Amino acid sequence: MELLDTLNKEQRDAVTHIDGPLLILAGAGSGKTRVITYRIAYMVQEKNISPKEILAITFTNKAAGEMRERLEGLVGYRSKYMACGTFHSIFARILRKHLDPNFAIIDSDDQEKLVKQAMKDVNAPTDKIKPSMAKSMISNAKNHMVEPNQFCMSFGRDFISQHVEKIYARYNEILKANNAMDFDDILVNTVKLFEQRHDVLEFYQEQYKYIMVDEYQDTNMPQYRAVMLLASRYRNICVVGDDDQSIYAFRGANVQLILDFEKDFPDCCVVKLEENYRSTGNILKAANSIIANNSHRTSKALRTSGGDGDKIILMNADSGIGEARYVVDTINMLVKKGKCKYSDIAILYRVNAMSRNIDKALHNSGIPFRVYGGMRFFDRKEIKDVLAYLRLINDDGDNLAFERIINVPRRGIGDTTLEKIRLIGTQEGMSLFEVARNCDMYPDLSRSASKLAEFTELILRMREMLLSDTMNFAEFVDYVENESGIIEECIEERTKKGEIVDRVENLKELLSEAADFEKAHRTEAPEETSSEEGGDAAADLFDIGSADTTDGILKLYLDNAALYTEGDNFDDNDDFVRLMTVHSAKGLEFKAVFLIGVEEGIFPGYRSIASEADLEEERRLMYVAVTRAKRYLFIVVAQQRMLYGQTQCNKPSRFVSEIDKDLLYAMGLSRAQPAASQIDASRMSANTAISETLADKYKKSSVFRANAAKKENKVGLRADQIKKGMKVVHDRFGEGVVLSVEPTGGDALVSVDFDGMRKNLLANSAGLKPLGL
DNA sequence: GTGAACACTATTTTT
DNA sequence: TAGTGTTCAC
Repeated sequence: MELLDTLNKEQRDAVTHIDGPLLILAGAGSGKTRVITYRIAYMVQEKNISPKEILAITFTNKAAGEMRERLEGLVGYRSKYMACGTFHSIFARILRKHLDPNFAIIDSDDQEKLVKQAMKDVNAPTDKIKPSMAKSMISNAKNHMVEPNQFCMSFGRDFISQHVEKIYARYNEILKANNAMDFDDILVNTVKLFEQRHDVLEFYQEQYKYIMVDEYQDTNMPQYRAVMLLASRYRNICVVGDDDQSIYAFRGANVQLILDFEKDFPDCCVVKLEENYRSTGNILKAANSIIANNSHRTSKALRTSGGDGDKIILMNADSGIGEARYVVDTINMLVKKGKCKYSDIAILYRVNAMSRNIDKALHNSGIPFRVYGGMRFFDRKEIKDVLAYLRLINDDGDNLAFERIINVPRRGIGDTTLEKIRLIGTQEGMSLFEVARNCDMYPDLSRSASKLAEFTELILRMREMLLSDTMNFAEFVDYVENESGIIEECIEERTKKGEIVDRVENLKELLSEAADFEKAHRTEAPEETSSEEGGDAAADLFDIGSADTTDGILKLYLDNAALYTEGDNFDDNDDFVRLMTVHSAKGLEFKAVFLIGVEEGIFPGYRSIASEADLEEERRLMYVAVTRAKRYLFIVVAQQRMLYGQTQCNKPSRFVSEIDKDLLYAMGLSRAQPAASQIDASRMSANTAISETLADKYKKSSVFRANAAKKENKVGLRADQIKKGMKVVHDRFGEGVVLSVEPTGGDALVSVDFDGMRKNLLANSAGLKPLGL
């Protein structure tokens, strides 16, 4: 096979190892994507494996799309038969097929709203617990597959947990009442489905005899369990990842899972891809020396056969303004000398707020640029409002949609009326829309009856228009935008406030999205639906189907809208400089990278310096940042900068001092000693008071105390120290015997018998102590 | 029910 | 700084 000739030995090993478990540790820039796609091509072409038996799982839609595209180039039409998609999209389709075809998927924004609602319902102390905090605790519980009634048992019985337990239970009730799932539910419910329905699990085990998971270091518990279940029959599982690039622990990703893969499959084959084809020697050495400071990782080191290249430039700017000026000047120089195009250049930062100065400076200089990240397209208010209209038109039982738009645009229906409608709805077992539709029947609603009637008639009129099938999908969305008054409101807002973000533009963009979607999924001739029994399962899981009516297109669109978060196109070829956070730069590469704000308190962030684990994640983030650069790397620190409306004065990041001095060329202020704190003492002490305010605040916060308390509690046994049959003591439950230990990546679910009472506990947080101590 | 004035707070965010 | 949430007078 000639494909193999272009690969190095390790890559070839990975590509040709098809049967049995395989772990590919793919360092940054080691040709990972090529290995994955070639491997699939090898399976299909050389091993005659049917593409229908291959399941490839990624984390983003973009990655899935790219994989499919590259595969099409390699194996042609056969790539179409392969199931390739994100965890969420694949699992959602499985759930729709076997559990409920109609559940709604809510995004994290709606999730927070429902948590807020739940907090109200259970009278949670809103001054002590913030909705966002409750939300992340609930999400964390789901990520550990802990049910509401096990919450305190698993995470402790402190004040906050006791309330969150109730909030969690109520939140799940609300979801159920709305037939909705959040992102975590999609994963958890899939695991449950596999565990409870053996026939279903068996079906998919047989269907997908070959499984691949990309970015395995980013998997969380439910994802891991689902994959293990699927792979347990044929054991042809290949996971690809890099523990050094795990930067999503804060979202539930568990590095331990990739570190433990060899324990899960003792007979697995491990291939390390350490040859880097991306960066110069100096950049790689810097990356290696930074990441070497992490203790919790598999040992590997990137190497290159290329030359050292230029030194890394460390610029010490006087201020945030100076930093921006330096970046602008250097970009101009690079482009003028013909070393780079604008599109070769990226400016990376730890926090979005850091883009401000640079944004301004680039704007004034006339350098073309684009800022990525921040508010995503489908998260924008006006877009979500239009989608809510579409949802309500499609299904008037969608209470969440109703609540969102009942007063958008303003039509004089406020909280009081809505509360009354809710009450009647619960009493009569009717949807909010139905109550509004029949508002004449309820004296409580008499005051706003005319307004409610107007609204429900608007929705019904729109539905009639939809069903008449006289408009194509984009036309219909346009009609809804206009008829609802959303466009009008946005135009008014724009003229009134001169808004920076152009909402009207976004609404237009939605129309072109709609048109694209329709083009891809409209069939002219009426056809039988693809979800018929015995349909092609492989195709089912990635092909969202098609329809021949506008109504049908709308349904497909809504089914997928929550999981489809494209809108920002990273891969357009226009010539501009890219600005983004280090997180969003993962997986990308640039000829020249400016890494700005590499200062203590920012990178690593002030909230990360308290714990070793958080600090290691920051360091991995730094590693990711450095390895984005192919040829030129500029690290910029400022002695003083304005952030969050306050002037702060930070020391250069410890990560800078972890780079061998020989690799750096320091310039700007205090060029002699780059990483050390060269700032004169008086100025330092005068300014630290200011710069430490956020950090101080954080140290006083309940979150910090909770974290600290948790660390204190670690006096108990760790997951790996607990064994079946062991006698243990629990603070509340007393003495018990360990019945079983189920490892769950870094932690373990331990079942303990406390004198006849059986409890499931999370090992690391339960604080179990060996008996006799 | 609305909107203006005020208070608060601020990593990262694949789905 | 800036964006969002809350409060209160109309």
